[in-house]
Amino acid sequence: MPVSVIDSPLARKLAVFVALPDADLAVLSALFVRRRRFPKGRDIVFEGQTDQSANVLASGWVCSYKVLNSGARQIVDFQIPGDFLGLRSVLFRTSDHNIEPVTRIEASEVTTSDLLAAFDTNPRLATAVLWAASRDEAMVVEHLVGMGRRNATERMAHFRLELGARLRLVGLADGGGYACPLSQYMLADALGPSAVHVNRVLRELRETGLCTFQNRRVTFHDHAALVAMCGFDKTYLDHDGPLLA
Amino acid sequence: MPVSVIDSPLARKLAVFVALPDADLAVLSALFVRRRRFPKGRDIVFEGQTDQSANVLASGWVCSYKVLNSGARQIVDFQIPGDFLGLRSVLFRTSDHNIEPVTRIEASEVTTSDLLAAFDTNPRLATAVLWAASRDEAMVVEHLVGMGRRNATERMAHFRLELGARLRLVGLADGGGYACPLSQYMLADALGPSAVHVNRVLRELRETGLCTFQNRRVTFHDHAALVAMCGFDKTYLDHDGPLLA
DNA sequence: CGTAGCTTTGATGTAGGTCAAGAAATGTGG
DNA sequence: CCACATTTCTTGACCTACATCAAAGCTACG
Repeated sequence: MPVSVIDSPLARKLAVFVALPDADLAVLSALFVRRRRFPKGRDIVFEGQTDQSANVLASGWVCSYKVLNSGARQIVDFQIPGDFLGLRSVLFRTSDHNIEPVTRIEASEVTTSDLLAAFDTNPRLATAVLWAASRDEAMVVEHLVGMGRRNATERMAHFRLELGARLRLVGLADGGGYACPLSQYMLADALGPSAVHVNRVLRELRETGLCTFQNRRVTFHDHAALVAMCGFDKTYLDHDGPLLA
Repeated sequence: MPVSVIDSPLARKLAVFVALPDADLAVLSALFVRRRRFPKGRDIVFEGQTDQSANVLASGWVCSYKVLNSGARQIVDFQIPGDFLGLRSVLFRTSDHNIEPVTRIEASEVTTSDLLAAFDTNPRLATAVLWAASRDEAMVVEHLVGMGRRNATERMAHFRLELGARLRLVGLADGGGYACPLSQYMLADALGPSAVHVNRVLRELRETGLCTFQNRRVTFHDHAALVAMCGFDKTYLDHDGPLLA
């Protein structure tokens, strides 16, 4: 088996939750055959669209968002390598959100029927994917809690820590920081405040020496203080090791 | 087959999405044997708890919430008859939220293994339950969007319309309104504003003749105007008829 | 029939929004 | 590799939606 399969971002992420034997990993890699590239900025899924195959992101970042009739947009979540795109919408007739590549991306497609067939033969894979879906939902819940009960600074801190933890799982960050392609406008659309206020929040975090964002790179200068300030608890992201041995 | 089975809130709700033959309905009713009552106000699930069987609510209302270390609490969603409790947490080692009965409730338990076994024999049931889970997530997403991009009045309007639509699906509301056991404190914990501000929002809705909340009953006086005011689109709740024939 | 939890209202404070405008970075074609 | 266009960042001045504090009237139920 090629190293690249075992070492794909998806496999890495799932392995944290379910110990997957090589046979399962082989099935997993065979699932995602058709790999496509998409340019930055042009939506690849629209709200109301009705195709619905699932995709896994291989490289780059995307965001999932909704637009109100007022024109305001809310980014629900960002997806990074190893994340599913539109997994939740698979059972729906239509997608309930838009998906926009934040950077140039590569994504691998899998049809719903292939996925369900793989679940039949490799039940452990089904468990792993369902776990991934539950984790996605847990992230949305945590985001909702932040919108309701944290101020803009705490939300920013929490957001950066969460992304850092997620990127580490797929090998795209170390403890010190990570490359982050998001503009302040995108942060604003995701976290609620205006872009102007995002800027003020970033300055505050910089001036208090907690973390900086320069040259498209997030750097943690006092990780522990940041965690304490926003009450970040990463349990919902990795559950501290494989649940199924 | 007893009428009560086909007419249970869960069966009613699922039927909107997937046409379930009597055989599936029979399996469904056989799943939920152990029915228990719980008093209002005392939590039945705690964040961090590790049992995780799934439950379906038979009567009454509950809320799912998280508490920050600051002490603030955010209600993520309310569950009404026919809704699953903690379905998402089934795959997790621990529950990531608390569940509190808003009224006295009755709930039926199903073990994870029984549920998965039923899916093997009745795949259509699995589809229906996965749909229910996706719908739950879509509601959380819509809640998140509202927190980020709607003001307090629009959120209240949207919340009431959503609950009205959900209650209609299980036969607990007509077009004119519904019985609602929530205090203004609970509305505040769910929608974000302070309880004092919730009161002012309610007054505004009353004085503009859109809808009222008296004697624990929500009444719509101008449903169309309310829908227009908050941009409510119920697609994510019922998808206008069964997806699978 | 008291008391604890709800609801309602006024007065005042603040986080974050909006508007405006210049500086820096980034991308693009020649 | 430069000139120009476009996006992104930064900061100041001012404003609004909502928070907080305080207090009085409900209402429900043990």
